[in-house]
Amino acid sequence: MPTLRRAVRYEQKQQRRQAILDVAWEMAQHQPHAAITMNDVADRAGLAKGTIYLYFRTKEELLLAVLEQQLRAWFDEVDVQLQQAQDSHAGSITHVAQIICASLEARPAMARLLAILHSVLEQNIELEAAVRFKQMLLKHLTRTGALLEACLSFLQPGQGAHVFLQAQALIIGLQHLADPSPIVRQALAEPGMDIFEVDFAREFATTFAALLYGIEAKGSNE
Amino acid sequence: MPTLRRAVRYEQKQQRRQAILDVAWEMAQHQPHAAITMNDVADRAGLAKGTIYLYFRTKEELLLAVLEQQLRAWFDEVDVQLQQAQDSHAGSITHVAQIICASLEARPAMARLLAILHSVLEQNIELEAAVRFKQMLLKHLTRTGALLEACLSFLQPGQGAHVFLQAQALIIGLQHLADPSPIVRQALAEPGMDIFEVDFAREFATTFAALLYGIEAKGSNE
Amino acid sequence: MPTLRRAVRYEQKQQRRQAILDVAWEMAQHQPHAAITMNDVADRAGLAKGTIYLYFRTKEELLLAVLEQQLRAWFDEVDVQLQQAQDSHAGSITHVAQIICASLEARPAMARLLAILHSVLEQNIELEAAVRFKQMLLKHLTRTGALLEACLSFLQPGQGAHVFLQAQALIIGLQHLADPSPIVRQALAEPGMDIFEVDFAREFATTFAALLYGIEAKGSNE
Amino acid sequence: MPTLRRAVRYEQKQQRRQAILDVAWEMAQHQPHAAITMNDVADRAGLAKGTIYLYFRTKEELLLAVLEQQLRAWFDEVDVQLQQAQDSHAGSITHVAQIICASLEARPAMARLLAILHSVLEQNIELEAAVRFKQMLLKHLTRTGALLEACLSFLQPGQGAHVFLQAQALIIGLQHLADPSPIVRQALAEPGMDIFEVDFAREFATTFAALLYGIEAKGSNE
DNA sequence: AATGAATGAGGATTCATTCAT
DNA sequence: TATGAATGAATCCTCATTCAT
Repeated sequence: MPTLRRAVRYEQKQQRRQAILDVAWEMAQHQPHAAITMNDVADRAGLAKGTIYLYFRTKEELLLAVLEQQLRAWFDEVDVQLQQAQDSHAGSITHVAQIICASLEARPAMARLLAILHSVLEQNIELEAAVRFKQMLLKHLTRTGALLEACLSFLQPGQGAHVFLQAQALIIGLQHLADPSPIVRQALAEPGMDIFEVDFAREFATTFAALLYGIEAKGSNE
Repeated sequence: MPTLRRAVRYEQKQQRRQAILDVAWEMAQHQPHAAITMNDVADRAGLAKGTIYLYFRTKEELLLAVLEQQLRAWFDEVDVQLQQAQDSHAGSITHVAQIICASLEARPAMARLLAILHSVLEQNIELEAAVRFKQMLLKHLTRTGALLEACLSFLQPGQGAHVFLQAQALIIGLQHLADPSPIVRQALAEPGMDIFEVDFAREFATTFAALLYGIEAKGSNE
Repeated sequence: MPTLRRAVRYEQKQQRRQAILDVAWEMAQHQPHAAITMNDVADRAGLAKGTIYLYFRTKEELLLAVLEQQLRAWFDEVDVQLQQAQDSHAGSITHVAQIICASLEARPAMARLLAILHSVLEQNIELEAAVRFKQMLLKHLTRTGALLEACLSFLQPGQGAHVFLQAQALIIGLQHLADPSPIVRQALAEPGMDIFEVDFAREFATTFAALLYGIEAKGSNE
Repeated sequence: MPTLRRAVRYEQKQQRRQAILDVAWEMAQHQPHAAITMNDVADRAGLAKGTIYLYFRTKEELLLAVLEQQLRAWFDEVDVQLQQAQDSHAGSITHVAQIICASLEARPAMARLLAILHSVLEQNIELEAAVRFKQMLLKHLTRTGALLEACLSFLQPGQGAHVFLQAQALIIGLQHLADPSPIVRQALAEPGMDIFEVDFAREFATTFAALLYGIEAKGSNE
């Protein structure tokens, strides 16, 4: 329930906005996005349906904002870890892969949102929201990419961001493979199907490390 | 349009089934799956709505069957190419990556279907259809994986299929990145956003090749 | 047609709800329930389809509410009549049967709804609606049953409600017999079939009276 | 599975028709009529869907024929019992009511079919089937009615059939009351709702007996 | 700013029945 | 007579979004 009756000042409005985001994030962690209704979000936030729309233009913008917040936190954490890795001269490929992998493993719901970013969250939004999100992504991609370059000396200037984008593709693809529908999960219980049972974190670590080794070996990624 | 009035014999039924698949595939090439309605499929196939359901239990099973057919053709083509590459001792990493990349580039709609395989096509289907699809995938993964191993001598026995699964994840992820919504495309037109403009085929070739180099360099993928 | 644009206050909402009920009742009087579509109800009420569902969860709940309203009015009328009969010491069995019969005769559509109460109206409803309806019925059964006992001195305490339930069974059964399908009506035109031509009101009066005489004669109904 | 490939002779056709009826009756005993599909009937009879339609014009005619057969058997049994009752001078009202009640209790599925006779089974049939059914009913009503008159001396000539029709109405109505939907059953679990928990057989015996006592007491039923 | 009543598009699916073979 | 492929009508309900209050 909101503490304030009317959010008049900017700060109050931000608080309310955050309260809505918190509720949506809470829900996103426990159910697929299709099961999340704006009605539920409003109810759980102690607000009226229409009020949600004062803060987010569409359901997709709301969930995109949720993902944005999670991504920010994720990037920040990765940044700290990469910084530490660099300081301690522990910037090996495996270590870097482990850092990213571990941070992802701690955020399964974020990976799930990321997996529907293009097919759902970016579908029913305004230009403004799209630009904002992409600029956020760009900023972090650049910053974290730079840190990556600092950790992995074989990366050329500017290549870090690109590698991170490749990582993003990997996350999305592996998340899809690792999260089958109930009926498919059942099908995969048949003998011989083991290959399809993908452990997201493990697979990501392996594959991303291999990718980095490849870049290192070949000297270029273009 | 169906050539036969009543599909009585098995062969005729297969023809009709194929006719429906053709229509659906045609539509899948020109519009997003959400825009495809069973009504339209029936109309374009010159059949009644109920008739479609005689051959496919749900819309998802129909589209899954479409994808299955495309994947079969794709795997077969890749197999032929890999075979040739192997025969001609041209089995370098770059060459292999090029083969797969080129075959994908010729099938944009297939890649688009693959990108929604887990989130859509595998959602409203019967166990039987799921098993059938996964077994098809398994068969081709195994066969093409073996050919891959023959081409790339650094791959260990059984690793080929796994590499192909990694390729699948890459395809899905990159397809998502490369196929933004109209509004996002507009956002990406802003200066500085170039990094997000992903050319699917080019990016796949680069990344997949890097992945293979990494596997080669590191000796293992586990 | 609704007189109010937006039903904000409780009273306004009740008015709107009533407007919908009125439309549904109007339709129920002129066509079988299967011919009533929610689309039609909405159109005739000058509302959008979704608005109907704001007031009634399913088509069955809507029609159940219609029946509920009719039953209330019916019970109320019967109560008044029984009261009068009792006051005027005219509480003979025939008189009581006549009262109920006449009130039913004035409500053919209600009897028709009552005849599908169990097979249709109570099938696709929520527990809440079921409880509400049954409690309404219980209340009236008790009240009217008590009046019946006052009119017919041979009834034991508490027997009135039970007798009314027997009357309900009779109404349902006779309504079925008296309302044949067109084709059956045609069949009954053949000579010798006269026995099947049931005049609902007349038959109810006769049979219900007989039932009461039997209870009077035997002293008990258990 | 049918023993004969092609039913050519009249006798063979009757056998096949009976086989279908048996299957339908079997199904009617275990599931509500809406759950019975012609597909299932055909499958279980080892016949093709179309073949069913060679013997019964519609689903309703099939189920009507099932009911007809059951009614025949029921009337026959009741006839035997009434005959015995008459012979043994045991033709009291209670005894007669018990006979009919017991025979009904042994046929719950028949009572269920009877309850939907007018609302369903007689709705989508041809004139011929309607006439045939009603004539069957008339014949038995007359015969059993006569036996009833023999048992219950207070009945006037011709009144027996009419009493049986009243019994039919009672059966239909009480069957509806006694067979609530799952959700209503749940609602009736609440305290105070006991009055609605109708035991079909018991209630029928009581009410029918009361009806007969009333007729006896009043001397007439018209 | 907040409310919540009103909107209405939107489409898959079943199954009794027919009829070509 | 038997088959089973083909038909197609028929409609409920959800839920994101809007906008009057």
